[in-house]
Amino acid sequence: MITASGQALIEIYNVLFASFGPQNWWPAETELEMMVGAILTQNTSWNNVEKAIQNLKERDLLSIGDLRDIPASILGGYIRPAGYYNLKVKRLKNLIKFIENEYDGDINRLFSPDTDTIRKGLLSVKGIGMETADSIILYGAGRPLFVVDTYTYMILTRHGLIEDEAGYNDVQLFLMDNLPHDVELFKEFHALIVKTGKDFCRRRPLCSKCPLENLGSCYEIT
DNA sequence: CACCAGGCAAGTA
DNA sequence: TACTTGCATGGT
Repeated sequence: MITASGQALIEIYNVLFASFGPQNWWPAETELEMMVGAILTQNTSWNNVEKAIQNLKERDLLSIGDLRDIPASILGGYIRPAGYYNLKVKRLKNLIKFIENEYDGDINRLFSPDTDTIRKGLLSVKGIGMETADSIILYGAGRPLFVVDTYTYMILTRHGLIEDEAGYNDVQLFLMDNLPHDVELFKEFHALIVKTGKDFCRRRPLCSKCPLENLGSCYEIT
């Protein structure tokens, strides 16, 4: 049973996919690299995160043991291009500590329980909020959970699909209730939303060039 | 030059 | 509960 909202969402997805094609998210070679990137990209452009990841890769530090043992000050130097580096060193260490303490440092074990259990665990880590946790669950663990971000909220409100007052969980529930729980769909949709938001929602003159403009459901920005 | 990026936690009232 | 503020580098 496809709802009217579901049809509207699929329409948006089809337009975005036709316009921009597959975004190939998440760009990471391992699950650990994916999780590290998820923390580093918090309120930070991916371009800056790439530099930080590259620094870690060059030194072969992308393992649980190495990230556990490396002194915070040294790690801070390597991830510095990603910004907030003092904060993010702690967040990375918190995540590593969590995986070691709760899952014996085994990411496969971290990703084994049901989705809700994984989410609760990740959210218990200081520095991992809902978007970061859900990103790890979708792109890392490969579970069908829609990742919500500011652009998701922006696009869905502007097309009249959700209320302005909707919070993270409201938006996520709306998407989960109206779309098939398909991992590849969720991965691609979120990535396309972020690309669209970055390119067209930031400034008003660009909005008229947004491919979603042709749907006719987009509100005018005053 | 100003503005903002693939957020989050802690503080205030 | 509902706002506000600190965190920081690098691209446009």
